[in-house]
Amino acid sequence: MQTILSDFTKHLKAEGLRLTKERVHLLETICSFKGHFIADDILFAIKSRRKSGSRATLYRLLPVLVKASLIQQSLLYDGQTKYEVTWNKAHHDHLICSSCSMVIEFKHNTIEILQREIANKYGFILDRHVMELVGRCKDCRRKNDVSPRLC
Amino acid sequence: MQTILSDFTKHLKAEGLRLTKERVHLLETICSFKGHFIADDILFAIKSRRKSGSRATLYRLLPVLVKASLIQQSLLYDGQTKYEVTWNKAHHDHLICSSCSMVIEFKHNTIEILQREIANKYGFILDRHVMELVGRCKDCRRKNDVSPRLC
DNA sequence: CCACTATTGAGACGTAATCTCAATAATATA
DNA sequence: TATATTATTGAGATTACGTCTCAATAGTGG
Repeated sequence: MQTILSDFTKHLKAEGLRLTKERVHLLETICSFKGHFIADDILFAIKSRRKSGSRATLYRLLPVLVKASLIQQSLLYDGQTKYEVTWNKAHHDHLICSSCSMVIEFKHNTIEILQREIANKYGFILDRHVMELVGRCKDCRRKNDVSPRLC
Repeated sequence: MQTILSDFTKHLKAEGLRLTKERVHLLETICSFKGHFIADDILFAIKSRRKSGSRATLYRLLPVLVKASLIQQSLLYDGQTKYEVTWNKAHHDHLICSSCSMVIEFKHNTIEILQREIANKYGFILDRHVMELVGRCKDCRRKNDVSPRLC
């Protein structure tokens, strides 16, 4: 059976990296999150579970996990680098309300195909992409359309 | 005639912000750049043109200009927040080589239309988007495909 | 089990960006 | 135009995020 850990192990070997307790522990912690998280969420979680755990090790691991396609980065427009687990999950992109920060996940096959075509046209092989649509949701538009009160 | 300054003025008024000398000066400086630039490029430019100019003011202005769609942010995958002027320019997205950092600008009308459709489907009105395709260019792939030397 | 080498962790460090607050400038109103 | 009101500015302190260093430690292949 294929687990995130077995895929991780495979990737480490392929890259000549070692499977250490700390890396496994970090991966487990990361997998416990639902949805988006930031580096500090992980740091806080590992420090509360047991004494040890260092920022350096975490920051060294994150790009490895991204490269292994176990997690992905997203912007979500509030300045902090956010991540989410993507292993065994359907790929999706984000639609974000610039007013209330609501995030909607969506997938669009045609766009995915077109993106690959574009890359190929320029001689690239596409590894990944970031696509984030920013707009205003129905509720926030309604709120703003209310005429200003006179008092 | 419509200038970037007149659009800027309009936007400021609409947002209840004031048209100040410093803001105009910053905008002029920003307009003098070709292609991508970072916050520090602007800071350096305004400090060399005249004595004054503060980081705080610049960083306060940048999100205003983004919101007014006069500039846009891009990631371009090297850790620093990059900007480019988008006023009166054909919109484009980026294709980036993860190995040599080459950037190709492209535009794809179908994708633009689909993006707007997606937003509408979820009740959003689309203001802007970020789409960056990351892959490996032909040259970098070739370099890596060379068999490793034995010594 | 040994030798070799990658990894870890604590904290120093670097850098981008934000915050503070008194002085100043822009706008609305009389 | 003068005045009142309020946003803006700027210098520097401060924060926040991420990277680096290096000695101690832990994996790994033989």
